Amino acid sequence: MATIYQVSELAGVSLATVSRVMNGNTRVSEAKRTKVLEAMKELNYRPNSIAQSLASNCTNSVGLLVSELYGPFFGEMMSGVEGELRAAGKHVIVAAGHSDEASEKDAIEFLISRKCDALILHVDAVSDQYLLELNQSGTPVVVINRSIPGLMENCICLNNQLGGYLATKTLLEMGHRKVAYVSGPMWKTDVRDRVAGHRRALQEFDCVVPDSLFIEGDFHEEGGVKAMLQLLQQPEPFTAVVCANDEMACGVMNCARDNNLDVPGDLSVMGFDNVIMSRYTFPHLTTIDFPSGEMGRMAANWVRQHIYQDSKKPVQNLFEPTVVMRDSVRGLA
Amino acid sequence: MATIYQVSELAGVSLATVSRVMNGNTRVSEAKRTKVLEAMKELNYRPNSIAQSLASNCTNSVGLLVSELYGPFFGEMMSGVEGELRAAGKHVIVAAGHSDEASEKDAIEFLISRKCDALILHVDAVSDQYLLELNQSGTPVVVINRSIPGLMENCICLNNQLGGYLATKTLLEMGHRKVAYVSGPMWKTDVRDRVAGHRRALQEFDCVVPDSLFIEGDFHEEGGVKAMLQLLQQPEPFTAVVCANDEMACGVMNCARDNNLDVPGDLSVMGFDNVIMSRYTFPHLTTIDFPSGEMGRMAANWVRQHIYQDSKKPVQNLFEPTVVMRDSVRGLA
DNA sequence: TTGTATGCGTTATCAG
DNA sequence: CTGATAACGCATACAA
Repeated sequence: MATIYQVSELAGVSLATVSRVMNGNTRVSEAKRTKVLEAMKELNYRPNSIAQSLASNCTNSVGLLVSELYGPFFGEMMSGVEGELRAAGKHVIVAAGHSDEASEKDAIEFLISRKCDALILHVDAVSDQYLLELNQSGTPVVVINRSIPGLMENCICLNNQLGGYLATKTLLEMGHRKVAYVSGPMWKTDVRDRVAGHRRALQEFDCVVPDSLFIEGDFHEEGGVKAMLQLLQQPEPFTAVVCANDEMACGVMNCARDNNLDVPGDLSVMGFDNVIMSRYTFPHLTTIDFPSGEMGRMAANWVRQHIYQDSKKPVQNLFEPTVVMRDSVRGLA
Repeated sequence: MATIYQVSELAGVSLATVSRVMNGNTRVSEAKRTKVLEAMKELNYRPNSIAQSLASNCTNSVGLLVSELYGPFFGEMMSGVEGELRAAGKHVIVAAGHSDEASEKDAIEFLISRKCDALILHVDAVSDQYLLELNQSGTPVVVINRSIPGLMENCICLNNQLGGYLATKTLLEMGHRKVAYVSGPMWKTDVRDRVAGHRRALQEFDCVVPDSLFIEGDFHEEGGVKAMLQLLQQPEPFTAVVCANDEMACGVMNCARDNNLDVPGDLSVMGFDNVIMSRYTFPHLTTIDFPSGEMGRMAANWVRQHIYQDSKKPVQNLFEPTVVMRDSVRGLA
C-alpha cells in the first residue's frame, strides 16, 4: 500500500503538500496539486484512515448501539443512521446491547475504546446517570427514544404518550368502550408513556375499564398470544384490544382467529410501530406510525451538526406519531 | 485520557513493559506486572485501539457489507456475524450496498480505507473478477450466498438449487401439477439457481408447465401482488405457486385473498427464506428455511480461523436448506 | 505557497 | 526479564 511519503516523492513535493491537497483546507498551487493528484492515481494511493485518526484525533466513525441487529424496527433505524452518515463520509460501527445492562455497558466500552467521535444509542437497561456521565466524559452521546433529564438536547424521541393516546382515542371515537390493553414490559420508560397516553384517552372519554383488561406483555408475538388467551379467560367482555407494538398485535390477531373471532368483525385490534410486516398481515394492521428510519437519520444529523459541523439541517428532537388506518379496526354500530 | 506513558511513569517501569503486560505475550516479573496493573486501574487507563492498530497493522475490525440494513434476512445475518465476532473481541463496521454496483464498490473502498482485517460481503452487483482481485489485493474476503470459481474456500453458500428443488418437489409430491413460479430478478445468481432447482423437480416428475406460469418478480411484496395479478389474467389454470422469497409469497397470498381465492383451499403457496414474518402471516407460510443467522456466524468463524486464528470450529462452506411445513400448502386430492 | 520538524499512542526490534 | 529507540502513516504548528 502506497503511503503519503511515496506520493510526495513521485510528485516531487514535500509530504506536507500531499497532505494539504488531501485535506483541501490549505491553498496549494494548481501545478503542484495536479502533480500530486497524478502521483496518487499512479500509485493507486488510498489514505490510511487509521493513521489519519491518530494524527488528527478524529476517527470519522460513530458508534451505533441498538438492542438487536434484527427486527424491522432497528433495521429501519440503522438504515437511516447509516445512510445519513455514509453520505457525509463517516463510518458506523454497530453493536448490539440486548436490553441487558452488562451487555450494553460492555458494548459502549467497546465503542469508546475504538475512539468513535460520537455514540448513537438505543438502550434501555442502562441508567440515566450513566448516560449523563458518559456524555460528560468526552464521548458525545445522542440517545434515541428515551428522554433524559439534563440531556434533552441529545435526545431524539417519539412522543410515546401521544402515540398511546392516539391509539386508544381512535378506538374510542369509533364507539368502542370495552377496550383491552396489552402493554410492553413496564420497566421501560417508553412503555409507561404509551400506557399513560392510553389512560388519558380513556379518561377523556369518561371510560373506565376493569384491571383485568390490562395485560403486561413482552413485545413478542408469543406474548401477544398469551395475553389474548388471558383476556379470553377472564369474564369481562371487550370489543377492541390495543397493543403496545405490532408483534404482539399479530399474536393477538392470530390467537383471536384460532378462537373463531373475526378481526375486525368481532374484535378490533390496534398495533404500534407500523413495522413493515404490519402491511402484510391479514387483516392489514391498523397501527401507530413510529418513524424509526427518520429518527435514525435525525440522530445522525445531530452528530453531523454537533461533531462534524457539516450539516445545516435543523435538529428535531421530538417526533409525532400518527395513526395509520388499515383493516384491523372497525367502528361499532 | 491516560496513555501508556503515564502508566509506565506511575508504575515506575518502562513504557515497553506496560505494553508487554497488556499483550501478555512476553514474560514479565510478577512484581512489575502487578505494579502496572495497579497503575492502569488508578488512571482508569484504556488502550487507544487506533494507536494499536497503526503500530500493529491490525485493526481488530471486520467490515460487513450487506444489501440493506433493514429486512429480516439481513438482520439475522448481521446478528450472527456481530455475535460471533464480538465474542472474539472484534468490531464490525457495517455498510449497505443497495444491490448497486457503484454503491457496492464504494462501500468496499470505504471499508478498505478503514483497514478492516477482513471483509464479509453479501453483494450481488459486483463481478466475480472484482471480488477475486479484491481478495488478492491484500484484504481477505469472505462471500456469503454466492459461489465464486477460484474462491470457493472463501464462500459461505446456501444450496439454492436444492432449495428450489425442494420447494417445487414438495408441491409435486402432494399432487400438484399446475404449479406457477414467481422468481426473483434473473440477473442474480442465487435466483437462477433456485429456478434451476425448480426446473429439475418439474423434470423429475415429468411435469411440463407453460411459460405463462413463470413470472419474474422483484423480491418485494408488491412484486408478488403484480405477479399474481398477471397469473390470474392468463388462461392457464394453476393450483399452486412457488415464490422465490417470502415477501413475494405474502403479496401472492394477499392478492389471492383479494380475488376470493382461499389459501390453501383454492391455491397452495410456497415461500423461500423462512423469514421471521412468515410465522405470522395468515395462513402461516410454508417455506424453505434459509439459515441466514447461522451462515453469518459461520462467515465470522471463517474470519476468526483464517485471520485471527482464535477458533477451532471447522468451517462449513455449504448449507442445506430444509422445508418448513406450515399452513399455506395443501395436498391435492 | 511550501518545506521541516514534531507529535499522536502503541508495537516491536534491538541491546543489555 | 527489561529498557531505549525506531517505526506506523499522517496532520500540523512553525519557519522560510
